[in-house]
Amino acid sequence: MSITMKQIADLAQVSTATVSKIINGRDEHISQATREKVLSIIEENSFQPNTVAKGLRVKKTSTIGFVLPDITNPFFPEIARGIEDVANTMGFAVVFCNTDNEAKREQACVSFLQSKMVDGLIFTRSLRKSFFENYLSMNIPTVVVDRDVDTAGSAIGKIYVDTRAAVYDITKLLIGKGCKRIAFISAMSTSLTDRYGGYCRALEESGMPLDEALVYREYYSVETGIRGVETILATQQVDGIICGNDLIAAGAMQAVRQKGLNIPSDIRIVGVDNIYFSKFLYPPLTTVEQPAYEMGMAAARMLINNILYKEPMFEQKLDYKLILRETV
Amino acid sequence: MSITMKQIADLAQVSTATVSKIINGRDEHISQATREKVLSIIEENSFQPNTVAKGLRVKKTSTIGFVLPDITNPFFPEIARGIEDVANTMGFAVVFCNTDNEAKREQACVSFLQSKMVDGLIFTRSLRKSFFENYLSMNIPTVVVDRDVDTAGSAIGKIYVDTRAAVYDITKLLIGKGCKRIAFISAMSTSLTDRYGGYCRALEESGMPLDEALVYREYYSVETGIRGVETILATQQVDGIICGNDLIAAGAMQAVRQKGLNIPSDIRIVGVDNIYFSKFLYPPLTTVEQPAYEMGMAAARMLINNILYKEPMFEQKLDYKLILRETV
DNA sequence: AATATCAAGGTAAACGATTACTTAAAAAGG
DNA sequence: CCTTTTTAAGTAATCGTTTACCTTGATATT
Repeated sequence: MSITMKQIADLAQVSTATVSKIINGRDEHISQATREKVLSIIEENSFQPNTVAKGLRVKKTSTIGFVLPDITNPFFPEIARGIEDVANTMGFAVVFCNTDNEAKREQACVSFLQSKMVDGLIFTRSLRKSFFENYLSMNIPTVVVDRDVDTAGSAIGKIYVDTRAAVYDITKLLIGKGCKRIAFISAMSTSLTDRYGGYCRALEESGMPLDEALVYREYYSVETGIRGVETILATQQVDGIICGNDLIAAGAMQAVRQKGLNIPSDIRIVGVDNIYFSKFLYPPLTTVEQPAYEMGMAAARMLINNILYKEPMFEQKLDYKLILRETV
Repeated sequence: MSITMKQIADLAQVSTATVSKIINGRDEHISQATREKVLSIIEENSFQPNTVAKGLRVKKTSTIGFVLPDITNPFFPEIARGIEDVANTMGFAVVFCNTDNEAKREQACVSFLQSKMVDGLIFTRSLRKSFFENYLSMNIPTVVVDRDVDTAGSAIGKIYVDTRAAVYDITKLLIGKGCKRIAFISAMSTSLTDRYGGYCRALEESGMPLDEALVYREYYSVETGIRGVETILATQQVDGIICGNDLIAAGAMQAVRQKGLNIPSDIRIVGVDNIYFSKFLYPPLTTVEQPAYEMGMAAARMLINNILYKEPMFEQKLDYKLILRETV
């Protein structure tokens, strides 16, 4: 075990109170001589105060919980890194919880994190809206990122980008390129304001019919992309595909190529997220960038500022950016 | 704040000792009536014992620290997920620390984690060997994964795959395909047993000269791949490239294609790791799979079994597997 | 000179659990 | 009926900090 404050105090022949005050800068009533002595003893022994004891006493652990569906999905590590980078510089640790989008796991995560006395929570794409009342009632600072949930008036912060508008933009882009039959492959979502809405609006505005046979919705995964083009192309003629994210796009591209079709001359494809690997797909994927790293940073900053300085939570919309590459 | 054990005890009109015993199964001397009463009150109030208080008291926090270079590198999320999955089922939390391979950050991470009283540490590709004595002297259970360090006789566990042999295999593969001038692009490493050794041995065994002008070593990153082919191809003729990992391979492939060369007819390329995206590169990358998820699981299992049951640490070698795709 | 103020630091009670030790009553043994 | 053992539960110290409040001696004020 490492050295404790009591031992430092004994070595310096002062009380633990004095040591504590010096460490925490509450030292207006400590003489320079004592301060230096204690500090040098701390240095010599490379003493680090035990944060769990401190956490118990002050009821703040300088730890935040990050609950996300799956760190293995390449969109999330960027967010995670953003969170961790600002958390670290602000003296916070972050503990991760993968939920696989399962309600049960999500709840387990949260109560686990709560028992660890985390000072705050960041959710990314977390599941049940109905849980939010619980989370709120626990009274623990919370921010959601990239999650469509109504936080108005609540104590929950929110970081998001308007992916609905982004999808609107890219389907307009495809329409502008002359696409007549545009498919939509994405994850299922009950939300009215999700990406699907952007697709619908763009079609409608251009006087194009919305054809249910052209939409496939399942998960945000490569497999969904593959299954999506397989089921749609089995019966339909298509000259453009909007993918709910780049993972889906990667799957879709593979499946399209497998059918001997060329991208973009036969079918144009676009994704959203701009994950790191999108530029290495073949052809390099046209997509819209969500600033994942910045989202993570913004979320952590908002959360920790709230924890530390009681700064109010708010909603923050980050900008997306069209990344034109070679699939359109 | 959530409800405490004291409050539960008051509600049940027993002492906290009784509640604690019931929760922890040390209840041979508790009557059935009391047990049921307490349990039902716990249930009603969905009481969860505060793990930081418990941690302070028993000096075990059921938390492990995971220190890695960068979660953003697609090799690591898999390991992380493996760790987290077994940790979670065994009741442990895991806190992450990115070091960016900087000695200073690594040390900061470790002392931070130590102050959080983590019960164990998992290092992936961590830096300074000289630190290991420190880590050992802290006397905290540690396992290293995918890290070339001599743990013989120490209390440090180790999970690894013989990437040196893997590189040997793939350069043999390229030689078998008729390659005469094979470049090697990887990260710098001072270790004698690293991937570079496999490359050297394969060349030597086949009677091929080792030409310094064909090797470029920097980082495990896409940029290194790009810079590597740019500097090597500027002066050299090459018909095969061994890449230290798939990230490097992705960069190398891009740079090679940019020069108007075809893969694999002009230059054959192989990587190692088999990250998720390797099969979506163009052409799909031939590589050798490191079972990252399993490595994470194995590491967590060994660590936690040591923490919980004092099971001894050991070395575990996991198998790699050649993934033949279309770049050779 | 008596009192007030201040500097420098100490005391001890928290924080929320766990646990070695004690106690009281009941059951068993003689 | 008295002693011993067992059962059921309680007491209080402890883990390593922080912090409200106290003490002491010195200096300043009137």
